[in-house]
Amino acid sequence: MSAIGERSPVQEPHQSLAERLFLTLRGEIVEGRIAAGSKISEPGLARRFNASRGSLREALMHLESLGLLERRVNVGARVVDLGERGLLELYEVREALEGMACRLAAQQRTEEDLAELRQMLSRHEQQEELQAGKAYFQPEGDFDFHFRIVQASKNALLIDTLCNRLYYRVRMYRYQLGMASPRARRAFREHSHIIEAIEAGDGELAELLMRRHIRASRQNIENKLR
Amino acid sequence: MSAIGERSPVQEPHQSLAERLFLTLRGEIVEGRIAAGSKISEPGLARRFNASRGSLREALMHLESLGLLERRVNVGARVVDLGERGLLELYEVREALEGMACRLAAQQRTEEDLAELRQMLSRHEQQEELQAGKAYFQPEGDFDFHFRIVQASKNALLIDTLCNRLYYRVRMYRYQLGMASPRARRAFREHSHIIEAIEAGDGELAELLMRRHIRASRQNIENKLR
DNA sequence: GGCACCAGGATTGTCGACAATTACCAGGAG
DNA sequence: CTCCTGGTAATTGTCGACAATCCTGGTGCC
Repeated sequence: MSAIGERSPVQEPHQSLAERLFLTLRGEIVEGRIAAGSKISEPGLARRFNASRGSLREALMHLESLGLLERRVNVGARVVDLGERGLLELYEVREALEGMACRLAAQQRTEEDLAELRQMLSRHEQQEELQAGKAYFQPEGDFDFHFRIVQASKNALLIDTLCNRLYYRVRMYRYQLGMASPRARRAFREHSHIIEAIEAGDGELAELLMRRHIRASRQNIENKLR
Repeated sequence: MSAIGERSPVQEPHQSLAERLFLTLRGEIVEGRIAAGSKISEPGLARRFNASRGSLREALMHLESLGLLERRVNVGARVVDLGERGLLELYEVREALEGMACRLAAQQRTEEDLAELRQMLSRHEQQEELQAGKAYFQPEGDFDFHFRIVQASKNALLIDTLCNRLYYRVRMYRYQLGMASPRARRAFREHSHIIEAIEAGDGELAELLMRRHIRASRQNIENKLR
């Protein structure tokens, strides 16, 4: 249950080939180097990585369990292509889960978590003033925020579901749609208020604010798609 | 993304061996025939089912993605054994997701869904009066209710997450702890009120009631564990 | 007695090959 | 021209074997 945002930047030495294939392919799919909706050729990819089809299939199954691939028996695997509907569904689930994460983070907060959250926020503030609010919604800023909040919930299942199962799809969509949100300054204020509520230990308010925050983000995307 | 509660009782004819192994093993793990925490022997199980280790490994990976198995590289797979902490985490996530499912079900309800829900409820009422309230919380009654609600949300990601990824773990715990809740009659009333809120199209109330319902169920388990 | 070390055995990771199924394309009938 | 049909090629599902790694039990040393 290894979350994506762990501290150690070193790679585990005991890593299976299938796992390395999985990580590589996940990156290529998320960043769009392998197009959404395109068919996956097992023999082709196996040749490309000088790996056996068995190891590659293991990686593909892992990708399927993340919801990045769709496999059908005797037919093969395709990169998922959910469309507008799937994106909105994703945000509805995020609203529920990250709302709960905020509530739990407020209840279970430690001084250590709070210090990290405050530090992150001030780092974002500098970055935001530098870049005049257009880059805030890129992975460094926004994902960092949501990751940290979710980690602070201390609920392993919640962390796994959001960070491993859902966020890669979100990132895939952002690459696909070329997100550069105009909500940067407002989003930063919302983040700030959420952290204040967590500091105050007000789980109910923290949940409410996070849900509103994600709903606003969803509506922003909804408008953009018309 | 095939949910568990689909209509057709017939088995798909084009089903891979790995998938059959997966279904069989899932059943045995959920029902406790393969003990929680026990180690999985790939060669042993492969011999038992007259299958190759490759096909079996595919089934094991699928089980891992459901959170029923934990695999470590070069070591092997063990049946998950989360303990009290994991069970409570499970209920926190359910509270968030099923609450959202209720909200969506109330917003997107169709006359067809409502008819099915009402019919299910009256069926449960008869059954409840027959069995004097001790069997209601068994899979037939309770799971049926939660399944139907989630289906009615029409959110495929939500349906998949709850029905495929979380419910099997819940069922596993129930078998493990031998659940026969004393909350039967009260739970039935709560179910009834939730459906009323959905009928009325009041998503906010439906969500609130469902969250309360699951929290009560969680506290009931919490008490039982002390 | 306790701890480090070292085979032996078993298990896992990886590979290439075969069988079964599907997709593709050409040809003919309506 | 469209639709159906048949055959071929490619892809997927399944299998057994080999190499790398880990667990177990026993031995020797402190």
